[in-house]
Amino acid sequence: MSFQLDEFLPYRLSVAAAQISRRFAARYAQEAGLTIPEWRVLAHLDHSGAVSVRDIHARVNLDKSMVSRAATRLEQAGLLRKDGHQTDRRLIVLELTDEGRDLMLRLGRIATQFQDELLAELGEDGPALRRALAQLSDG
Amino acid sequence: MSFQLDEFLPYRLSVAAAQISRRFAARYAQEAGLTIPEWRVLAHLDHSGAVSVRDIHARVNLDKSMVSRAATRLEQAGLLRKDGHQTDRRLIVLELTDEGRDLMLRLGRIATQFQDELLAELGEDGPALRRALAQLSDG
DNA sequence: CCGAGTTCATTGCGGTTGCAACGAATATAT
DNA sequence: ATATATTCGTTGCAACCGCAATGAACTCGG
Repeated sequence: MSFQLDEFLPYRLSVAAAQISRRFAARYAQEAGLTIPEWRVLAHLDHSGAVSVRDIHARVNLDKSMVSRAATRLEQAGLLRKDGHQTDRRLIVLELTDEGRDLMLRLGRIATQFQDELLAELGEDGPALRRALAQLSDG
Repeated sequence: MSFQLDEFLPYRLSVAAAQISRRFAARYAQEAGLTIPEWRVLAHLDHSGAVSVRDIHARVNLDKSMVSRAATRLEQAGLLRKDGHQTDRRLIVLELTDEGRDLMLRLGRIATQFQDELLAELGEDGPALRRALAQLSDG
């Protein structure tokens, strides 16, 4: 018998991820026209406080260049500030503005509600999905 | 408390999918330098026989333009043939060459082995992951 | 028939992405 | 001390992607 793409885990994973990203993007499009990298930078900053580009790059699975460009766009939109680091002048410290925090408050609610809906759809497979994704990401 | 990107399902899903795609691409890179669209087209043709661009587009979650371009590249590489449909001359029938089938035989083995390794890593969460991905893709 | 509407594959285009190169700043080794 | 190596953020570039427009082929209603 020949190979079945339909049953292939990497393929299923990729399709599901694309589908969910689309559904979620449609949700927050009403509140703000953010790209996925912008959303990730914003969300990470909201919960991490002031950190450098490199820190986000490492933690959020985004290329340095994407963090840099997303930060520039978010700065122009008035959602974050860029400051020089006190002692290490190579670093740039990113921090949300009040406006950025306000937006994340609204987006956070939308995200949480969306996730609740997903978990409801998944039923009892939800926890196993979480464990599996963690395992696959580390592998 | 503020929003936690780390725990957010769409984010975890996207990170896991990217990670697994990278791991898998590294595996088959030795056999062939294929892009992901090329791999999907090849794999689908292997198991479906001769079908049209539109058919692949519908079943494999790829934009028509990507199927078209991938098919052109695979044709130049001698892995598939493009023929006109007998009665409907709008359709283009794609079909693997012998060389293409040979390659898929090797790639199919690599893919199957890779998936077996993943399932071993996942342990008893594997079936739940499958169910969850199916649910999320349809949702 | 035949003309409006639909389906099919390709192509053009703008935006996005990842990689590599760069310059500036800092760390390290001798 | 100072030359070398490393780290950091930005930028240039080429490949890639998704969407819309195109043109060719088919369908269907009258």
